[in-house]
Amino acid sequence: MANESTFQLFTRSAFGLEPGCRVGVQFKALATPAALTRGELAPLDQHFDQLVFVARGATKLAAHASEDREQIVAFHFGGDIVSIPAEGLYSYTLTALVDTELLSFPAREFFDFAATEVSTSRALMDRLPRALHRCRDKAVALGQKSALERLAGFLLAMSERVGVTEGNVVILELPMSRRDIGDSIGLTIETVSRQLGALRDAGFIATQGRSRIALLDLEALRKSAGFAPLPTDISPQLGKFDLDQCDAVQARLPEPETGRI
Amino acid sequence: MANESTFQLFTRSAFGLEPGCRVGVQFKALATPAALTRGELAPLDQHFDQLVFVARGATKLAAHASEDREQIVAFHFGGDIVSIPAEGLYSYTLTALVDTELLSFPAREFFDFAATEVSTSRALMDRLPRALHRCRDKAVALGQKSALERLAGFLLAMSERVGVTEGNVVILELPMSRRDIGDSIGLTIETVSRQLGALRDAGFIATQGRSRIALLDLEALRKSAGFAPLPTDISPQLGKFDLDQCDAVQARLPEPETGRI
DNA sequence: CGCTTAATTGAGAGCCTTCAATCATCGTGG
DNA sequence: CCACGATGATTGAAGGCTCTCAATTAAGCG
Repeated sequence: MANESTFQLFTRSAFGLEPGCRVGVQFKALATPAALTRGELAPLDQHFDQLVFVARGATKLAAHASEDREQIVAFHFGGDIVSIPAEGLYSYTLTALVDTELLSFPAREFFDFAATEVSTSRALMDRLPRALHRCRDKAVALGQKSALERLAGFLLAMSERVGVTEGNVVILELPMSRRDIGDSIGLTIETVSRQLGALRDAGFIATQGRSRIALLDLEALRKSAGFAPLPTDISPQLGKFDLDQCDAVQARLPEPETGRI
Repeated sequence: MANESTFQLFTRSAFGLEPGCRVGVQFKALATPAALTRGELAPLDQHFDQLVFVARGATKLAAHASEDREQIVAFHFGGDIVSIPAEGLYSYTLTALVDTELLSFPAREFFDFAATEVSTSRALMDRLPRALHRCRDKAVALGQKSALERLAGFLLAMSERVGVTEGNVVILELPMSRRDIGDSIGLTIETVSRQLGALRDAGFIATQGRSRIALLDLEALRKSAGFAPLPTDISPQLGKFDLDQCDAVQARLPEPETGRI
């Protein structure tokens, strides 16, 4: 049964737990599974915070600033845990970019159980700050960077998440539209398109169809993104997945690794 | 001794712990106290994530995007816990806005200990998501809002933090400069000044000297900030302090409460 | 193959920034 | 207590970057 395997993905890949253990059983009682098709909204209760585990697929978390302004706050892929606030200043929606399976939890009860177990607590204390730091990086981009810098940063961040390295280049198969990209980095679709053209004209990327982009020169993209040169000393690389890992503008750019642990 | 009282503030107000308890003792061994004067940088080791408890005073956490671009990611006041990332895409600095006392911890070890105690785990699972959600609200403002909206949102957020209600108006005694405000909401000091003038001309605020601002019409400011009208149903108000509570653009605007628990 | 939707491209407008000068504030020293 | 100087804030004018509006082109699907 799909729900069963989804739940096992959750306990094991997210927390390294056996599904049958105590908190595993407690979590299972809280979990609401959902299978979404491309474009579908996750059913959320706006009255309280929620935690959503994305088992398979890809999603966007969007805040609605007004009728016609939305800010995509993070993209998520399989293995991510999303923290979704209750309706506050803005209302948030989680939308599937492709067919997606997920598990929803009410945050309060989830944390109540999680706090009783050292391993889950510790795992959350890894993921939550990481999500926060990614959100900060995004805020820096939105607050300080030009259109070109944001787009280059976005592409580099995506290369970390969904990039496939083929020889010297990284191939991206983006599940999101230009509008989604624009809503994520605070630009209009036209500006996204123009800056994409600029990067293409510069020879840094190549495009193919609507969703395939090849990154031809990562170092040039790093410069375009306005990132300082790589730090001289080797900072420890934590390869693990994270809450909201994909906060759009974020790229560590180590030697391109295969990825996911 | 100052350090002793600072530490008690930490254990008690942040976590509701007695200083002598097991984790209390463990935390104490990790803690590095510091007393900063206005303008001084907190001594931070950029090689690993840190957690800083602001016991007294006010600080700004800034990311340095380049030589002359910095984004203030959050302001903090007494009782706040700040999560500071190791150097990644950007380097971060924590600066005292006024004379400030704080306690620094290496994040990893702190979390290792915290995870072993249910109450501290649970407290962090309140604070961390809250900080994340505030950062998201900030990202929305930076990505989608106009200068006027951002400034109005900033003032409303500050009213929640340092506002003193006097009859119908809220008085702000801002500890940060115009530059800090601009760096926080992604504008230049000139634009901040101009929009402040616009709000003054509209009669929504009044200014006095460099740092005192009176909010004369909260509802008008809410409109100026581009916030939707208050939600119809009463969502539960959690009055507790939070990690990075002051993520600049954020305002819940309940009945103006005296504040701090 | 044709249609619908998404993406690209162009021209003009608007908002914020940049550059520059003036003014105000506040701390300091007389 | 006041005058002064330094720093911060305000105000003005010009320019640039991104948005808006519009038209065209391309992509993907039936």
